[in-house]
Amino acid sequence: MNHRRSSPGAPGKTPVAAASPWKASHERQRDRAVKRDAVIRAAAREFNRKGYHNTSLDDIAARLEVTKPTVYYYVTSKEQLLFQCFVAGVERIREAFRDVRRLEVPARERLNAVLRHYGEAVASEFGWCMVRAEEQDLSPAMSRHIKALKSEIDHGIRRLIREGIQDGSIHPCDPKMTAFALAGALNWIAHWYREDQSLSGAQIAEAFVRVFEAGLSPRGNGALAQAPAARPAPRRRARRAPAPLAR
Amino acid sequence: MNHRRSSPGAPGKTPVAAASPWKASHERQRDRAVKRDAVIRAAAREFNRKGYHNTSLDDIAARLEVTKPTVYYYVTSKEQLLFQCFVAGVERIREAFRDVRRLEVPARERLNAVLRHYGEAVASEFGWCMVRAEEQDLSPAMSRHIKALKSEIDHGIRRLIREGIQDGSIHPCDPKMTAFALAGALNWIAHWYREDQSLSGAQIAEAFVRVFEAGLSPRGNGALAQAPAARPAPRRRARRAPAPLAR
DNA sequence: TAGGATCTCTACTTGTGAGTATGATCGAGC
DNA sequence: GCTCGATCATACTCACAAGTAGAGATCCTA
Repeated sequence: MNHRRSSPGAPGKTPVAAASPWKASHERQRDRAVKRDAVIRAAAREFNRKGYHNTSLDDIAARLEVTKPTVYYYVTSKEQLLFQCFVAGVERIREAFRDVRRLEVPARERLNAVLRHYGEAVASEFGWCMVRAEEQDLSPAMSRHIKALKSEIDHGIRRLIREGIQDGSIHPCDPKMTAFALAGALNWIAHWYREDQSLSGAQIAEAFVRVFEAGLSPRGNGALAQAPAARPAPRRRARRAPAPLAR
Repeated sequence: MNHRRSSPGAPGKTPVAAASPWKASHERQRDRAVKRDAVIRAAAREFNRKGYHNTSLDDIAARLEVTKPTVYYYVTSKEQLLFQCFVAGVERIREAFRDVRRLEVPARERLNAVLRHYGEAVASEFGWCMVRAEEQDLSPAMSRHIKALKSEIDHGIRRLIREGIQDGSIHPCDPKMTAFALAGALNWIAHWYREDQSLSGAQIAEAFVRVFEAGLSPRGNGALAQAPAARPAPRRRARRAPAPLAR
């Protein structure tokens, strides 16, 4: 069992003419915040390892070497735990947007800067929660909150893309689809990063930015992408492939 | 209780030279397969709507207007249901690889063809299961199986990228990271497609392929991407942004 | 029409995990 | 020493959902 250190026998007394009971109170509050954060962090790690539904609060408590009621002393529900993890992850990305607003460079470079931070956030310990938190697992209120945050980020990316098209730093494209593609690629990091940590989050983000920038088509040597005749003849296959499941 | 499907040797009791006990038997089996597929399809739809863990077999049964034991008559477990949904989705993508092998066009175009089918598969009713089936929810055996299938697809994409680099149809890049970026963007469709069906799967896939091909950098007019001086000065920020959770 | 195979139901068992009631323990202040 | 608030544990409740037992219904072949 785990115990409060310090012997009962008591060292001593109350040193110091209690200059401030507030001091102690602040100390306490700080301790509490630290512990609460530890709970949230432990939850994030367990969710990351086993998924939300396969993680019980007993698991989280065990990981912290305390018991379930102790966990409940710091958070009100499992749901809230997931929510907090989500917010912790997403906050980094919002911050990236705030930072970038001050840069006076073409929009594409601001976008790249955001994407780098985005990638790092997704590869962080809260990445899984941020990316995979399912709205269905949360109360309507929390779900709305999460959706709003996600939407804010999505529209932030779209805005940067539009600005880039305007200032000429980004190739003309559909901002909505492009934003989905970028965010999707980055979000997906959370799925495989756990198993393959050969690169840091920053390195992955950097590699992705390079891919996004350059595209697949070779440059320069005249082979200008879309030679229409070369297209693989879309192969109309009635929209639905003959699935293994009979219709 | 797994049922004697077709009992291979099990002759015995039904010698019956009669002209067509087989006929009926085949009819039956076909009916059974149809019903089983309906179960799997209904499961996919419910998983898609509410997530795996928030869907009970009673829900699925209700959706089919039968009862839970009836569902269990066609599948052995909930886990198997998820697995089957996954396989149904992924099979389409494998098929796309097989098809494409026959095309005699540059690798980039074969890759694009695969990506289009990939996108359509992810936007299909099995997309969610294919993409979000978590290994932790499945038995080790099934989990291994799924991993193998995913890996097969991943390496198929990487191979096409390598071939494209060799035949000059794809800009030199890191095949692994590029494959992750492409697959991630497409996989992510499953997350938002449910809510925003303004485009068909094929249209989305097409739009994504365009994004991947062209990249973000403007083309042609001299602004050749990576003017090194233009880079946003990586902003070393100690690798980890000050998170809302105290460390 | 009997008899067996197929299919579906009602009614259960069982395990698990979220959340809680209650009280013990500790440090600090009077 | 006593109290009070903060912290944590033991031991529960309770709901839900996976999976099962076993009987009834239905169809096919003889």
